[in-house]
Amino acid sequence: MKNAYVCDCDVIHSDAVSLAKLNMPNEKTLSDIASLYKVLGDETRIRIVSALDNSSLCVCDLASLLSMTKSAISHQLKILKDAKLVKYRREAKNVFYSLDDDHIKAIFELGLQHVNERK
Amino acid sequence: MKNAYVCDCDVIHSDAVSLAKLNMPNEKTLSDIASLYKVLGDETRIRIVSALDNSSLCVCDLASLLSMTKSAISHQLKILKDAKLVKYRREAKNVFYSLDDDHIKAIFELGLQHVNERK
DNA sequence: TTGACATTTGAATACTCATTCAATTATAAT
DNA sequence: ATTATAATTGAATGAGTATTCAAATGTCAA
Repeated sequence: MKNAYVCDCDVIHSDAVSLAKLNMPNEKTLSDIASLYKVLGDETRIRIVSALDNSSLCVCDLASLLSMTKSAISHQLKILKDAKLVKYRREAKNVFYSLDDDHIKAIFELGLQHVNERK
Repeated sequence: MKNAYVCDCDVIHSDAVSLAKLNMPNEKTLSDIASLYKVLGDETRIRIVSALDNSSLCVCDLASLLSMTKSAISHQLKILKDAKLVKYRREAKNVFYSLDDDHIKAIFELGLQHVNERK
């Protein structure tokens, strides 16, 4: 049995590497996770998600709340929508957005919890 | 009491907006959450986190496992380190990296669970 | 000290992407 | 039909960033 801390790099620490490789999800899955977090890794989009955490809001509500143009909000909502993180419902002239499911709520709140524990 | 679905945008749906504003975390917190997810929102860094989910690995292990240059890995490890998502320990010529705490494990695994449920 | 290997660092390049601006579509009222 | 408001869309711009390449640093063995 090899020492778990040995790694001379030309003879890579193959035990740990192959164990890691064995336990890692496939590339498609990892790519999907990265995409998910990429969508959440933008201040505007996180603010939108946070705003929708309690209420269902229309584009102009969000624009007013976040002090941004409707266009900018709409562009970001499209990204959130394509990632299936928000859903929408047209009500007369307005389009109301809300979080797609409780899963995204949980992810947002875990992130919140994480940063709050570091103060 | 105003209809919760009304929003004519020049007279913004103020009830829902102020409720949302009241419940939202402060800007600094939201910015921190976005930063956290921005770090995780990169395929290379997610692959690193995934590799470190089980084992503690050195730079050359990761370079071999992910088929990338040591330099590229090192650059990304610095970002993960600055975000306090990984910690390191020097062992002779090697530097071994591992996840900083169980919290980051939980965040990674929640993301994994989320994408797996969408197949 | 010198040489060998692991890692880090900085600058440069190429690429991605958020916002703005202008134009278009959707819906309802007159 | 026409007007007005809400929302979407596409192109352009500017800012941010992942990787590469070359050089430097850190550690140990001879």
